[in-house]
Amino acid sequence: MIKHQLLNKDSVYCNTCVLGHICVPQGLNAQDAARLNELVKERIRIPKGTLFFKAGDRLTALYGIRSGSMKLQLENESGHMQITGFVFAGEIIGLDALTENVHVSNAIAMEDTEVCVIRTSDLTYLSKEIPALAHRVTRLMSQEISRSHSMVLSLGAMRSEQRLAAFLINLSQRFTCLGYSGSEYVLRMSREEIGNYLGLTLETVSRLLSRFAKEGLIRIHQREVRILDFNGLQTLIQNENMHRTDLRRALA
Amino acid sequence: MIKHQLLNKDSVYCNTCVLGHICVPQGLNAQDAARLNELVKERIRIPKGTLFFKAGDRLTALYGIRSGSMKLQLENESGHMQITGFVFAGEIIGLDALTENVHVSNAIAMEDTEVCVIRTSDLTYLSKEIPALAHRVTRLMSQEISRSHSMVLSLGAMRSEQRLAAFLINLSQRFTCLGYSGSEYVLRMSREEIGNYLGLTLETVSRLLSRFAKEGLIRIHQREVRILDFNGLQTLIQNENMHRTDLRRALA
DNA sequence: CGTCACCTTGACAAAGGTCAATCTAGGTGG
DNA sequence: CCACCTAGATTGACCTTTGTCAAGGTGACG
Repeated sequence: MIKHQLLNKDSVYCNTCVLGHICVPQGLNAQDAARLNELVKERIRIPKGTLFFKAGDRLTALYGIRSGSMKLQLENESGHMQITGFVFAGEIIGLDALTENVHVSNAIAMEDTEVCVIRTSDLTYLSKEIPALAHRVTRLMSQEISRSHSMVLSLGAMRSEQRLAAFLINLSQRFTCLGYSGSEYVLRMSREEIGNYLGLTLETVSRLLSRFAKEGLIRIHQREVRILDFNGLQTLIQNENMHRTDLRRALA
Repeated sequence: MIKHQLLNKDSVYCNTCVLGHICVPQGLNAQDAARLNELVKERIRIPKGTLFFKAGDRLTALYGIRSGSMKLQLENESGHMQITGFVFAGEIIGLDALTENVHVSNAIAMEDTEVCVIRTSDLTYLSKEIPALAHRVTRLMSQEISRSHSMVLSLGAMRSEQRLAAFLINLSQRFTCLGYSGSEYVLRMSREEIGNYLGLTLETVSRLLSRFAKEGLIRIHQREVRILDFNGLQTLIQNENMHRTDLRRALA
């Protein structure tokens, strides 16, 4: 099921990879980027639905998504699974555990997925040789903190419709970055997964999507989304009567 | 108001600091820890209520809380302030911005607070000399990611009473680490701040605290908390009928 | 002793969760 | 190729949790 494959001389390497502008090479000069070819010696194919690693597993590598998508989920003491993120091509997973060397979350493929293996031993070694790489890794961790913070902001401060609108726009931006259409895309995850991620039930997600469609903000058919009114969604996130104590204070 | 003070030979340095087991020196051997004395050359006193740094400020240093406490808050596009964390003695702030060199959140003193200044330039230099220090910093970032993830878990998966119970227990654990009582402590923050942090209103927080008191789980008088039934709180977090779709699935 | 910031409590409203009954599309076996 | 099956999505009716608004209460401090 999970297939490992070593790279050979005909393979695509980091310095020629189309994802270079997003993935590890981002921000490195051509010379440094060329040396990254030593970093990835192997790729892994993960079929849809496979648990790729789970919390508690020893971390031996970071993984760059080459194609496909995965979800990351955390389990709490009482057994609830909370999806903490969806990752697409060009994004790196495993950073959260980089220092303890133990994964903190589960990673599950949402579709057939291929990842590039970046062994931590190679990473440590190369980071010493290429300061820019060490810096890049710290930046990736920093980004992960920001991403996580904005998730807290979203869950703590936004109402359901705002969270979902923000989610759709976020996907749009990420797909655009990857060179796909930002206004028309296919959701890789179920309503239940979206709901779990956003702290909502699948019914609420479904109702909101229907409502957005009725209001002309989007068109939706199953998992195919077309964003009709970008500004409308944006306005929804920002203006729509603020949540909780804000209004009172804003008027004071 | 904000007072800087340089350390002199009589000052407490990192290797003799009572917070060594929590703060930067944690996990370093005695020899390396001794070298940390070069790291902190200055402390800053911040009066209660002062905005110490704000999002967008250039980051020139990390700060270790020596005494007092601060809150970290993020502002979103529509102006909502979301508290993303409370920090106490021994904890480090500024990590989220380490690579972009720009703070992403505001830091405000909740009481008179003293922080140790760790200039990033010194940190970079010393990290090269002491690999264990570089590792320690990465680990601190890793911890920040985990902390943030558990916040997402809490906001996304727990109901209000569970969040508040978890909050009280978390504070208890942190105070215990600091050598204070874990069963009796003073909240440094208002009901509104707690509510904001947990994604609730101040009224809900107040009501829940009253309810916990009525149920004999805690005693509360203003900001003085005494935890009477640790297990009761723990049980509340774990068992109390799970949230959302979980039950259905658990039975299936 | 008055003021102010903060907290508590009640009555009510709204958001969102729960349960249940379809609906739909894609996949499978006859 | 069709009929059936199943997982996922939709929708409605209803109920719980939590937010909103408003009216006091409490304690610290000048």
